Amino acid sequence: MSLPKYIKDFVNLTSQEEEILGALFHREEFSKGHLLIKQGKICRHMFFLEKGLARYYYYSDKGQEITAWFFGEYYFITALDSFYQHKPTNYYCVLLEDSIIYSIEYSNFEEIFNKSNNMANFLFRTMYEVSYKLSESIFRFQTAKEKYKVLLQDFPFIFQRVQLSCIASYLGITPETLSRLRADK
Amino acid sequence: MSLPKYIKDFVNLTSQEEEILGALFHREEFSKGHLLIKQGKICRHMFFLEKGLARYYYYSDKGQEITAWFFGEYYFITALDSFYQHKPTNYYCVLLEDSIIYSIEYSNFEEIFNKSNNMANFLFRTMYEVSYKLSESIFRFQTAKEKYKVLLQDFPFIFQRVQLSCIASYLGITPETLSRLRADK
DNA sequence: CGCCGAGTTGAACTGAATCAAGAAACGTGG
DNA sequence: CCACGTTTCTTGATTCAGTTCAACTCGGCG
Repeated sequence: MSLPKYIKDFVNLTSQEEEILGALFHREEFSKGHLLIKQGKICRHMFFLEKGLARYYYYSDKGQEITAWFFGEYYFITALDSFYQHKPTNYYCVLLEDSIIYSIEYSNFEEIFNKSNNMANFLFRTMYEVSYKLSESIFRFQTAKEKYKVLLQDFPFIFQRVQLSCIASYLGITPETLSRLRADK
Repeated sequence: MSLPKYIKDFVNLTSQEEEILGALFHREEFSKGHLLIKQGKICRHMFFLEKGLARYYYYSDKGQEITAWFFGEYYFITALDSFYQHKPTNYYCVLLEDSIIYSIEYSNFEEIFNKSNNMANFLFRTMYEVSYKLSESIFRFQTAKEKYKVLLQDFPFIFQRVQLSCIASYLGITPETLSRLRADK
């Protein structure tokens, strides 16, 4: 589903608004392995995933790769502090599959906000809700098994499409432990 | 610092916009222990903390009280999914100190979005950034000591103002472990 | 003065990490 | 299409951080 189509499922767009969307978002295909966001660089774009899968991750102080989240279809992706404050980000975002991506530059994104309350409101809700969900996925006080079960229940598609070491780094457990959990059941 | 004053530090407000703010936000004082958000109820307001401290928490499946975050001065607080989708929330939010709170009803909040791009943009940024930070405070792969140190460094005021059992439930460790960490250093 | 909740301390137990080695899956070139 | 090397996943043994449970200390307050 394309971006304008996706948005129209939630709010009515005037033809003028649709035109703005088409003009300011740039649709492109990227192949697996492409980096949307790079540590040390300023993230100047907001992305929307029409098709594909992305992994958002960073390196801990100890040099450990930690997966913050997986982004699937119809997610908006950006390194927000970098995007807004024009400063380098600490995150990476890599495509795990060949993907179709809409991207918009910072200044054009601002323009949408200024030109259409309608779309501003939609974007606000959508992106905030995503980041809210992200923040809820805090697995404090959960055992490895519990975290595993929650992920399996809420996002089963991740197990089909992502390699186990990434899932482990998302759950905050070692690949070995994840392997044992899978065997158990 | 009052809400209009706080906002004016970031964006210029027309006198008309200031009037809207004053008319739609309701300023009130509440005492320690007051519940802003209640599990099972629909959260119909967005709050802004002019002064005070709040704890946002929920109960796990195992009935364990888990602190998701502490909100200090100049934070916007709401149970977002509940606020937007008008469905009951799973969260509680309790005041840990006597507080001064601005609150706004859902429909009035929408009105701000529709009436002022300027404020919409500000609210978008502010609230998104807050929730973004929240989501970053995921302590995966960190030992108890590391988590403790991070909190101590980034939010020292919490240790002055919040009782230890709450801090432990935020860090995802038992009060006993927190006590031992404090003794260690 | 004695109660009560908050915080500390101690000892035993356990879930998950670590380290190490083996099996399976995958891809590339002959 | 098979052979080989590389990567991913599994399995096992050991170790340790943090939980649990229980007892004790401390300070505030009726």
